[in-house]
Amino acid sequence: MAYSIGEFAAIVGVPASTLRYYEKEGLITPRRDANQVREYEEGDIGWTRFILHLKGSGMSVEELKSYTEWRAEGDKTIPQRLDLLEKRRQLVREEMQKLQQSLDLLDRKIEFYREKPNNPKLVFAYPHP
Amino acid sequence: MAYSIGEFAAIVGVPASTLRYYEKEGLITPRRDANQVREYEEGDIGWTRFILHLKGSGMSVEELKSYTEWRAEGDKTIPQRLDLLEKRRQLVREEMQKLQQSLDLLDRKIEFYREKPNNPKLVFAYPHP
DNA sequence: ATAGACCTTAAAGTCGACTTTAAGGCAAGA
DNA sequence: TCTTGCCTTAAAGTCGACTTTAAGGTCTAT
Repeated sequence: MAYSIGEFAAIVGVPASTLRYYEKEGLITPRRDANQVREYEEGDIGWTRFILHLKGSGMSVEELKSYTEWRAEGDKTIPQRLDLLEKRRQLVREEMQKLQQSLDLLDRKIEFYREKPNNPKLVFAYPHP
Repeated sequence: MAYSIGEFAAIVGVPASTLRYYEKEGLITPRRDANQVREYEEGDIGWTRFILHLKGSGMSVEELKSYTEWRAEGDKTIPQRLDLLEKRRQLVREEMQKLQQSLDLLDRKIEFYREKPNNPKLVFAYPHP
């Protein structure tokens, strides 16, 4: 049971053009039939969702390329992959902290604007360092 | 006490070229001296840090442009500004949730790779929907 | 007065991640 | 057979957010 690029695109939720682009970058390599037409398999779904998820965490196509190459080389590259994942985890943690600070600022500013109509002379105190 | 673009760039932590770009986009408009040289003031620091912070929350230059224009129009545009800030807050919340999920995935995958050397036949169970 | 460090502008270039275009191939249904 | 709808490729185009370049002006110190 194989999927055409259009079907597969609908399953994983990205345009076919993106799948072709990712393939050019080496991230997903489906088999081809006798007419060079791509045939995606059931098993490609999990891997594709995984790399889309990593992308969503901020990982670049370059990094995903490395990860994909290491994966193809087998278990001896687990340390490299762990390293990449741990670095990403750290970056995600930092990004979340930054967003938390943004959220705090937004909350304060929103509160400020809600007060201001009752108190027009209010001035927003941007926290100086 | 006015700052040159180079001094101001050092204070707020962005290249002078970026300050020129933001000015072209209408975000920060310092006065000019008799020779057209920019003079940033103490008071520009807070505003600049504020827009940099909003940028860091994912706000585009286009949106910051709107915000800046509204601000120049005075208190009657507070509703528009509130609206923009509230929308951004929602987007930040969603982004944080997405990152939390990424963090969970990374944690599971890292755990998996740490186990695998002890148990080479392990297969990562990517959570299917 | 000349070198060096700053500043000015407009315009072109860069980067990553796609997306679109152009030109064509193949297969199934009316 | 011919139209429809999917597929193929390589190459060019787009987008946002800067960054770099080119050509020149001005101030200060030696």
